[in-house]
Amino acid sequence: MDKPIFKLNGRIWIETANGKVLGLGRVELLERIHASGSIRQAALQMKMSYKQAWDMINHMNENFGSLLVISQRGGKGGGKAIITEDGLKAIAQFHALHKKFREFLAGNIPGIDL
Amino acid sequence: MDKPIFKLNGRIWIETANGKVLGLGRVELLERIHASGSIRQAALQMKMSYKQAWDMINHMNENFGSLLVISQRGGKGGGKAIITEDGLKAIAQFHALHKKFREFLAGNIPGIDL
DNA sequence: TTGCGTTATATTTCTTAATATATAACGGGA
DNA sequence: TCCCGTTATATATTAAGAAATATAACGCAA
Repeated sequence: MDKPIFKLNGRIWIETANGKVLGLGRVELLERIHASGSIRQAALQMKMSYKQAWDMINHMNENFGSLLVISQRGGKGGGKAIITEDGLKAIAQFHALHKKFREFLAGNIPGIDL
Repeated sequence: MDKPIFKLNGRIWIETANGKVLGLGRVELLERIHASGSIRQAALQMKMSYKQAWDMINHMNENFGSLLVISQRGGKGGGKAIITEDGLKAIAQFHALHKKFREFLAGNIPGIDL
C-alpha cells in the first residue's frame, strides 16, 4: 500500500458510423505496407496474422470514403500492395492528431493528492 | 464509397506500474456503490457480474495507495460497501480530467481532406 | 438458533476472439 | 507449362475471456 506513481494514459482513433477506421495500430500497418510493398511482410513485422491485417485494410478501404491501399496478386514477386496518396495523407493527419494527444497526456499528469 | 462523417474518439485512464486503476467504467462503478451502498446492486445496475465488480474494486484498493472502497459482510441488510473520502476525491479528479479530454476530442475534429 | 442478504472466493461452463490451417486465384518468369 | 510468392477467402482449431454456478463467511434480527 505504498504510494504508487500515477500516469495518465489513453488511446484515440478516428471512427465513422461503421466503427473505427484509423488508430495507432492501423497507421503503423499502413506505414509498414508502404515501406515493404507487401501486406504479408507488414503483418509479419507486426506479429499479426495476414488475415487480421487484411481484415483491417479491407474495413478501412470500405469505410474511409476512398481507397487507402491498392493490392494485386500474381506477377513479379507474387503480388504487391501500395498505399495511395489518400492513404499517405491520412497517415500524416493522424500523426498530427496523435502528437496533440501525447501533449495532452503529458500536460495533464494526474495529481492524486489524498 | 460515399463520403462518411469522421469523428475523433478515444479513452483515457489512470494507471500505475500494475496497470489501469481508474477509468470511466471504474468511476461509474464507484459512484453506483456510493449511491446504493452495495457492490452487488452496483454490479447489477451496470450489467456486470459481481465477480467482475469485486475484482475491479480489489485491484483498485490494492494499487491506489489507499483504500477507495471499504466493505463488510453480514449485519443489517447482509452487508454493505462504502466509498472512502479518498475514493470520492479520486472520482472528482477523474471527472475533471475527463472533462478536459472531452474538450480535446471536440476541439480536434479530424479534417480528412482528400 | 435459524433465516436472510450480502461479501468473498473457487470452480465450472459457455461464448467469443484469436490463431492456425487449408486452398483458390493470380500473373510473371524460368 | 509449371513453379513461385503473394493476395484473397474459408474453415477449423485453440486460447482467452466472460458468464454462470456453487459455497463459505459474516452479523443482525426474528
